[in-house]
Amino acid sequence: MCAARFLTARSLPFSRSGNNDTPGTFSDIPSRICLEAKYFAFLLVFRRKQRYHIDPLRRIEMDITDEMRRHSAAHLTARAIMNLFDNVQVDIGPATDEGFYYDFDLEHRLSPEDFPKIEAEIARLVALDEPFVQKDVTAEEAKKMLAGQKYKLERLADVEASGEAISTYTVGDYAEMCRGPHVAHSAQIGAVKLMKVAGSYYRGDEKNKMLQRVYGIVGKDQAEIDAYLERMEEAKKRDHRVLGRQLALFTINDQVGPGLAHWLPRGARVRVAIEEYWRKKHYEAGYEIVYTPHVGKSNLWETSGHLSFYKEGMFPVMKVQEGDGADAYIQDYYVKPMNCPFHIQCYQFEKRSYRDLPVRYAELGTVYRYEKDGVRHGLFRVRGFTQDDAHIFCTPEQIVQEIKDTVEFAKKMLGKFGFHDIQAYLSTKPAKAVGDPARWEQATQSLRDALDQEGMTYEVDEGGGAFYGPKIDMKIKDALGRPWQLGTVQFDFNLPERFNLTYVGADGKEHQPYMVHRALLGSIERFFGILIEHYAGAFPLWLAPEQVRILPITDKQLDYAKRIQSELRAKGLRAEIDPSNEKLGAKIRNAQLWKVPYMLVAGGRDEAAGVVSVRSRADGDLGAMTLEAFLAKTAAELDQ
RNA sequence: GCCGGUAUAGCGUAGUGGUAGCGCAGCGGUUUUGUAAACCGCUGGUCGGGGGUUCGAAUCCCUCUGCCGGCUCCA
Repeated sequence: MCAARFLTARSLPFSRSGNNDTPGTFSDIPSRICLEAKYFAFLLVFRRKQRYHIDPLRRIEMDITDEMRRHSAAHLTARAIMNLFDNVQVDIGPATDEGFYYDFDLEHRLSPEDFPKIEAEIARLVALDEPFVQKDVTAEEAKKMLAGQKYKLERLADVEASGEAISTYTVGDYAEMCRGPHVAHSAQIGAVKLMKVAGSYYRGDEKNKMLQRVYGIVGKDQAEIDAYLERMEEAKKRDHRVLGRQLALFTINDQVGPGLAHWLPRGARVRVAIEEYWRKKHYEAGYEIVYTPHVGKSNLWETSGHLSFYKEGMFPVMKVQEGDGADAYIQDYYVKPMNCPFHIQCYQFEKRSYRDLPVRYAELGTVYRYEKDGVRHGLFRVRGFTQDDAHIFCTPEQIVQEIKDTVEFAKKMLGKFGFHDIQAYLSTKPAKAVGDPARWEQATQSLRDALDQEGMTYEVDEGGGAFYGPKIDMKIKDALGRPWQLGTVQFDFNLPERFNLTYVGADGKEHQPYMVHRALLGSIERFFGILIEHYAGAFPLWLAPEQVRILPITDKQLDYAKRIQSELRAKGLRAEIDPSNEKLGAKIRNAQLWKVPYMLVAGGRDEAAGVVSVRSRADGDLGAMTLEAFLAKTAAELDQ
C-alpha cells in the first residue's frame, strides 16, 4: 500500500514542479495548458509502454500535475457524494482545463446548498491521505468491482471492445475503473471547491437520460482557490454583456424579443467605424457592395434547399395575401437566414460573359435565424445578426487566385483588429457530397495552395466539409487566448446547380461558374462582442466611440472647449465635452471609466497659452501641447 | 428542447410571512474647482407576468416569460 509513497522524484523531462507554485495570471494560461498538454501526452506514451506492469513501477518518478489533482478530486467528489446520498449511480469524472466535473444519477436533486457538506466530506477524505492504488484487472474482476453501477458497466463494455487494458484505481473503500493518472495519495490534491451543478445528457446525447453534473475547482490550498475566484471576477468584468451595459454599447430587450440586439449610439459608433473600414477595403479589393431584401418568397428557399435542409433554423412562414377577389391567393414569405439566394439574383440580373468574371458581391447582410431556447448568449449567439457576407462567382481558371486573394484579404482585415494569431482549418470532401469529383479535387487543391502560399499553418479535417463544397475556417485568438472562429471560405457546388447559374465562355457556350461564399468577421454582432472582450472595452483610438473628451476646468472655459471640439470634429475625430459641475478629478475619473482614449484638459492657463493639457487613458498626463500637435499625434496613431 | 439557478428603482444590491431599505446614476441647490469620486437636499418600486395558500406574501406553492450556467472536454 505504501508503494505510492515512492512518488517523490522530480526527474522527468517535463517536470512541472515550481510552475505550479505560482498562481497563474490570465495571460499565462494558454502556455500552461499547452505545457500540460505536452506533458500529459508524454505521460500517456510513457504509461502505454508500462501497461502491463503494476502500480509502483508505473507511477514511480511521476510528478504531480494539475491534471492529476483535478482528476483525483473528481474521484473524491464521487466518493463523498456516495457517502452522503443513497442510490448514487456514477458515470464519469474527468479533469477539465479549469477544474473537473463528475456526472451522477441520483434521486436527490443536488443544489448549491448541498455543496458545503459535500465539500466538508471531500476535505475529510483528502485529509485521510490515502493512497490511490492502480491495478489492471480482467473484465470479470472489473464487473465484480462495478456491480450495481450501470453506467460504469456500460463504459466497461466499451473498454472491453476496444481491447485496451482495464485499469482501476482504488482509494480507501472507493474503487472505480479509470485510466488515470492520479496523485499518489489524497492529501496531494489540496483544496477542492464545488462551483455549480448542471444537467448533462449521458454521453452528451439528448436522447439519453439527463444526469446531474457537479463542477469543481482544485487548488493547492485555499489561497489558490481564492486566486482563481478572483480571476473569475476579473474575467467577468471583461464580459461583453457587462461592458455592453456599463459602456452603453448595446442592449437586448425583452420587450422586443430575445436575441435581438439594439446598437446604442456608442456601440453604433464602433460599428460605423468597422463598417466604413470594411467598405473601403472591399472596394479596394475589387468587390461590389449590394443591398438585398430581408424577406423573400418561399420558392426562393425551396430552390436554394434551405426549406428542406434548414427549416428548423428559420423563423416561421409569413402568409401574405396577394391579388384581389377571386384571384386572391396566399403567398408564403420567409425572413432570410442567409444572403446567398439574393446575391445569386444579383448575378442573374444580366447574362454574364467570362469577361465579366470574377463577380464579387459583398453585403453586410442582416439575417434572422430561429435559435432554439437555451443557446442564446449575449451578442455571441443571437437571432438577428449581420453577416459580412460575400459571394464570388468566377471561372475555373480564376479560382486559385481568387482563393489566395481572399485568404490574404482575411489576414489583413483581422490584423487590423489586433488579431494576428490565425489558425486555419481545411475541411475536405465528406462521404455524401454533391458536385463533380474533379471539381472537388481542384477546389480543395486551390484552398491548400492558397494556405501554403500565404504561409498559414492549417489543420486538415478529412471529410469535414459541407456536402456542397470544401472550406477553410479561420480561428483567431483573443487577448485571453481564447479561440474564436471568424472567417470562412466555402466552395458551393450546390447553389450554382440549383439556380442554374451560367456564364458564356470564350467558346460561346454556357458554363457553370464556381461559387464561393466567404465571411471575414462572421457576424458583426458576435465580432463586436469578441472585440469588447478582447480590448476589455478599451477600444483603440480608431474604434473608440468617444475618441476625445474635453474637460474644461470651470464653466469659464466652456467656449474654449467648444472651439476645440469643433476643430477636432472638423478633422473627423469623435470629440465630446464634459460640461458637468465637477472638479477635474471627477471628470477624469468619469472619462477613464468610459474608457475614452484621450482627455484634453482646458483650464484658464491653457486657454491663455492657446494649448490643451493632454491626458492619455493608458499613460496619464502627457503635458500641454498645441491643438495642432495633438492632431498630429492622433493622426499618426490612426494611420497605424 | 432538456437540467439547475435566478428575477427587488435606470444600474448594483439588502430584506425568509407583518408599513420595501442602501449605494451609484438622475434632478435641484451650494461650490468655480488643475490630473481617478466636493457638499447638502429631492424624486424614483403595482418586488418579472398570471394563478394559488394565508387574516396578511418580495418572502411559501404552481405556472408562464426572460436572464445566468451547463448539456463539446469522456473509462
